[in-house]
Formats: sequence, structure tokens, C-alpha cells
Amino acid sequence: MKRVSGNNENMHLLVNNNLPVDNAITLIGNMKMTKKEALLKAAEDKVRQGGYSNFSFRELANEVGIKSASVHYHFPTKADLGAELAHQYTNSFLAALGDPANIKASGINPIDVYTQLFRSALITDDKMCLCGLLGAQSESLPDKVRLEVKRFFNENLTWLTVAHTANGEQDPAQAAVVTISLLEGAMMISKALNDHSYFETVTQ
Amino acid sequence: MKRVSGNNENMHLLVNNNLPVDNAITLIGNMKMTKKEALLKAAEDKVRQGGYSNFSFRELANEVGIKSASVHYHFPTKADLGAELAHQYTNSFLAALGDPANIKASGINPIDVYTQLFRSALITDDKMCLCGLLGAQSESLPDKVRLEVKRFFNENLTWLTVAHTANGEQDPAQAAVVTISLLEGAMMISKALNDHSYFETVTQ
DNA sequence: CCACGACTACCTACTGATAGGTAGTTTATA
DNA sequence: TATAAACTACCTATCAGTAGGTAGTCGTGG
Repeated sequence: MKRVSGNNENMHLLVNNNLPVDNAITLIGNMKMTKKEALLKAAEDKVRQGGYSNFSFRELANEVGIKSASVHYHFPTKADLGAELAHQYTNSFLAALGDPANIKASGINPIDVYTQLFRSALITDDKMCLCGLLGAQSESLPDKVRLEVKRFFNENLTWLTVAHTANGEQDPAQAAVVTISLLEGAMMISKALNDHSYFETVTQ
Repeated sequence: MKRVSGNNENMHLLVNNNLPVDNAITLIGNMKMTKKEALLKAAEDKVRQGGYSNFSFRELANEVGIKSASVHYHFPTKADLGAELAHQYTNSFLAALGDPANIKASGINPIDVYTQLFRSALITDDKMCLCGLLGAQSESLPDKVRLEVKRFFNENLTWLTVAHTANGEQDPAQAAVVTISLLEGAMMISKALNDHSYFETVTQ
């Protein structure tokens, strides 16, 4: 097992990352992360390809190099893993967006920033939006996962409404729903037809 | 087992439906259908709620009143069932749409007809578009299923391009992608937030 | 008589989950 | 400073349940 004892350098690193000081740190694809982080990353890939049932504890465990039973140490149930995954995805997404008012103040259209984040999710990763896919299969999700997916869309609609307000739209709330619908739909079609140019066509 | 022998009335019915004359006819929810049709209907409900992995042969068999092994008589593999499901869904969808030129000629905007078909899919059934959900999880589908999903979107884009051309749009191909993106996206958000009013907001 | 549409009876693989255990680390206490 | 208690991050072994799929059987209708 790879363990890193708490010397001065990586003590600093660990504290900055809010990690338990003695957590096992593993190298996964040149990225330092805890097993828990690695599990979430592996799960994200699977879910963004095929939805909630497209990952299993065994698969994730194999990919990060532990046993499936040990995954239950980090996430008591599959629903817990799914909920935490959606929660962190939403947080990262919002963090990457930044504050729409600040963006507007710096002379940039926040809707372009929003569109660009969707674009990079599709182009860089070649995968669907995690919460888009989960939202579509909302009916079959465990409650706590569905709740986190709802949070994603509510937070996004709030952000977009502020952005459209800053842009002086006459109906910013409606514009927000239209924007997110268009982007999620364009993503879906690009994935279904395996051709990213559909996304570009829509966002032009 | 409920069987209806081929008397004169339903002989007529069967021939009109292109069914093998001696197929076992079952009453499922006041609807006369063969076991095969009933299996497809049951699968459609499941898939439109949770995607391709949201149905199993055992579940379908229970719902139509046969054994899971017997499902293999109608559909050798799960992929065969999924592909035929998507194929028939596409055909029904296109048939319900009709000819965009004829619609336009009768003084109706074909895009309104298209929107209305999506609306009734969402409102009447309270479910996602089958191929929308499958398209989002395209990466994890068996080849023959993915191919049928592609066909759905290609046929829809063709229909919409003709419709927008009839409407005199300057870029009918782009308008087609925008229309389907908007509707699939609005469906996704309405399902995720469990509120059909988002669909109405977008289509206004 | 024979094909159709079921059936019984399996199989192997995999699912999420649990119980109980271990080596090492940290913290509290006396 | 020594020791006890608690915690971390795993492990092995096992469970009952379910997945899709196969082989072979059989009654009924045309």
C-alpha cells in the first residue's frame, strides 16, 4: 500500500486540501488523490457515459486498486456515492462559472462563459453533462441522488437568471430556461449522433 | 391464459394491424395486443423512466404474464429488443408527425405540430422521449440500439429541415437542430425538476 | 403433423451489501 | 512518557438476489 507519512511538505499540501492528514495518497494518472477522490472520478466517467446504473462498486474498486467491499467504507451505499458525486459536480460547475455580475462588469457576456463551460465538458471530456443524463433518468434514481440533480438545475437556473438580468433581458427567468434547455439538448444530440458540430451549430 | 380465437371481427382487426393471424392475443389494460407488443410496451415505459438498463427480461415477463425465458423467443437478446423498441418508436413518431408539406399547405405551422407531439409525450405519459434518454447514454448502448437511436435523430432533423424550409427560414438546417435541442432539453429539465411548466416556458 | 409459443429447469456472471478482522496512526489520560 | 482507546483504510469471505442466456419439453391450433 502506498502511504505518505506526514512530513513537512505534504503536511502543508494535505492541510490545504482539507484531507485527513494520514490518508493514503495514490497516484492515478499523474494525479495525486485519495482513494475516495479516485472513486468519485471513476464513477463520474461511467455515469457520464451511461447513467447511474453504468457503474458498479466492483468496477470502481478495480480501477482505483482496492476491493469492492472497501468502497463501502467511503460510501455506505451506492446512493450515497451517487449523491456525493452529483453534489461535488454541481459545486465544481458553479465554482468554474464564477460570479455572473463580476463577469459582466469585466465586459464579458456571462452567457458566453456559461456556453463555454458546457462546450469544454462536451469537447474535452467527450461526455454528457453528468446531471443532464441523471436528470433525464430522474424517475429511476434514489431520492438522495435525485435531490442533488434538482439542486444542480435550480442553481444553474438562478445563475442564468442573474446573468440574463445583467444582460438586460426583458424576461430573464424564461431566457434562463431556454439557455440551459438549448445547451443540454445540443449536448444530447451531439452525443447521440456522435458529432460535436451539432453543438457548435446550436451555439452559433 | 387469455386467448381470443380468430373469429370474424378480430380477424379483421388482426389483418389491419399486420399481425400473424394465429398469434396469442392478450388483454393488457383494456388493450388487445400480442405478447410481443405487450413486451415492447412494458419495455418502453421502463426505458423512458430510467434508460436502457432500467428493464430486465424478468420484469417484462412478469408484467405481461409469461416467463423470462419465453421473452427470448420473441427477442433473442436484450439488444434485439432494445433495437426493435427504438425502431418502432421512431416509426410511430414519424407517422404521428405526418408530412410537413401537407401540414403547411393546410395553413398550420408544422413546427407547432412537432412541438405538440413532444408536449403530449411529456404531459400525457409523464415520461422522457425514449430516444432522448437513449441518445444521452449512447456510449453505453449495444451497437444495434445506438444505430436505431441515430436513425431517430437523423429522421427528425430531416423532417424539421423540411418544415423550416416550408416556413421560409434562411437557415432551415440550423433551425432544425435548434428546435430539437430546445425540445429535448426542455423535456430533460422538466423531468429533472419534476415540473412540466418548464417545458411550457420554453415552448412559448 | 408440425410449427408456434409457451414452459421447466438450469447456468454463469455479477450486483450491492454485510460481518469480522488487521495493521498502523492518532489522541487522550494517568 | 507509557499506555489505553479510538480511528483510518483497508482486507477476506460470504451472502442473497438478479442479470441475460441456453437446452430441452410440451400442448394446442391450423
